[in-house]
Amino acid sequence: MIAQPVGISISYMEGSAVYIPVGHRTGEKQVEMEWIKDALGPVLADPTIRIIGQNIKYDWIVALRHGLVLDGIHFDTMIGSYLINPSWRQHNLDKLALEYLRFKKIATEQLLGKKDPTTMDLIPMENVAEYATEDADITFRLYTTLSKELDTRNLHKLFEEIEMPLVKILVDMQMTGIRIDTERLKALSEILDQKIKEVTEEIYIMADEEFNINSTQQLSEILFNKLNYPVKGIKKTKSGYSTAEGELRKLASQGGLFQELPMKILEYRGLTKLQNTYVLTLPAMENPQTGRIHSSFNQTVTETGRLSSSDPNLQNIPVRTELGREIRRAFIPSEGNIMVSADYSQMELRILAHIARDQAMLDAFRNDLDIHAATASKLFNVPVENVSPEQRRRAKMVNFGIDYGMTPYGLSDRLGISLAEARDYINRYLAQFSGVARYIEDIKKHVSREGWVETLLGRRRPIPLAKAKSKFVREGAFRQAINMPIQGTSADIIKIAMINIFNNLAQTGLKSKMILQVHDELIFDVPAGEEKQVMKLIKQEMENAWPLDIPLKVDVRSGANWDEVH
DNA sequence: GCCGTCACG
DNA sequence: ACGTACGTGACGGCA
Repeated sequence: MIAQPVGISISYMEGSAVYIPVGHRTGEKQVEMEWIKDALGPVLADPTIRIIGQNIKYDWIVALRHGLVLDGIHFDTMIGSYLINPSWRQHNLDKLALEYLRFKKIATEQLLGKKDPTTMDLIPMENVAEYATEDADITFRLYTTLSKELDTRNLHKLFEEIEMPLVKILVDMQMTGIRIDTERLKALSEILDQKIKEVTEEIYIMADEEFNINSTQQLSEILFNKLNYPVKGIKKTKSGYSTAEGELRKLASQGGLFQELPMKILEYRGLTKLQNTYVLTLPAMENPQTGRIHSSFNQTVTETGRLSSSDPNLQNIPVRTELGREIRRAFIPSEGNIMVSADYSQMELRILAHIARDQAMLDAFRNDLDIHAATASKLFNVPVENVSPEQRRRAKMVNFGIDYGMTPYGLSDRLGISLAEARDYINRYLAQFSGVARYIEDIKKHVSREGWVETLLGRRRPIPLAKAKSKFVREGAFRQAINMPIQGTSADIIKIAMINIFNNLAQTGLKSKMILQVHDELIFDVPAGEEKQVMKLIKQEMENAWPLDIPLKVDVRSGANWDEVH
């Protein structure tokens, strides 16, 4: 493996490890990068020499930056550990060594110092070498242990055929990055600044004083103590009454004098959220070398098997409001290219229909019906063509709610209906969709007995709290258990599609690049001449990634920015 | 470092 | 009496 930029450590089959210093600054003799590349390059590029590493994506990117090509990537201990224990918050080498090998590694802190840590290249070579070779040695030992464990748990197929092949794709996506229109964001930030100033002034006047609107404490004090907004029906947080959007809307719905201030607060929040989280931040994250944004796609974070994105998170770019979509318009393809987006239509509901073998739901999807309208039709006992927009909206809430293990309380809160009415909706739903009702009961029984659930492809999530004494805790665990096989299977399938698309693009020699994944959507940067062919290829691979009892449907669009194609 | 809030699927 | 729809990451406030 390639450790820090300062050096390279390699572990051999015999269990010994060597450390090769590169760019070390203590004046001790060191090896030139060019020599390393000549000596190691052929080894790393040889597909018959299997490479084992911890967090290979990181090392792979470092290697590629130095012009080193890697092939024969065989086993990532971080990913192995994640498949075995997806609920662990960390899968760093220290943790893995301790948990799987009962071995306490030399703490990085001890080497670099706790306060004002120095950098690796300034530590005496002897000490760095001991630390670095330990890394390589431990990684190799972990490989042996984890490999057996994956076998025992029947996770080897998922590991070898999905997670390991995916590493290369995430490396490619991260390194490619995405282009943004900085000018557009600059202009937007000035508009937002102006609006924020105006709204701030208006809020101060309505509150009859200046205060920090960002402070929920101060805001709550103003609303509920000074201005005597009614607290009845307002949720509490640990520190006081909640000022979350739903609660502010309840206040505003009282009408009259109570209406304006909460709505202004929400407007303020919307504006500052966009400004601080996206508009000001994204241009600052542009890489000066590439002129693009390089987010991290994390493979060992979520408990369901989804990817996550960070630094910056590109999986939560606004889309629901017009102003939010203004930000999306700043995500653009490379010069001369077009953007292509492909998203699975109703993916999780289709997977639920398949897993639950629910005849009514399967029929609806086989006939390519509007699933929310179809649900409304059954729920409210009206012909599909007579479903009102409000009925459809409610049915949509119920559909998603079912996916999440919804309770009557949650539904009544979200739909603003009585508890009794919410109970009635859920009962009617479960009577109409008996397969789903059976699935929910089966999952509860299963997780109560086994303490885990799994996806269609065998990805497992331990849910030990399903056996908890407290009913409250147990029911929380049940909701996770109901949702995981659905969300997780969706994650498995899109990962397969990503691998197949990547390989297909490579084989056909196309220059198009996959640049983002947003759970059920893939975004591509496409040379104009490849548009037609690539769109067809993407749709084909996504719809056929994994066969279900009903078709998976994918919508593909091309355009000049992310908003246009979404 | 935790909390409340809110952006996304 | 209480309060709960699943999964994330980032920001500002506050201790």
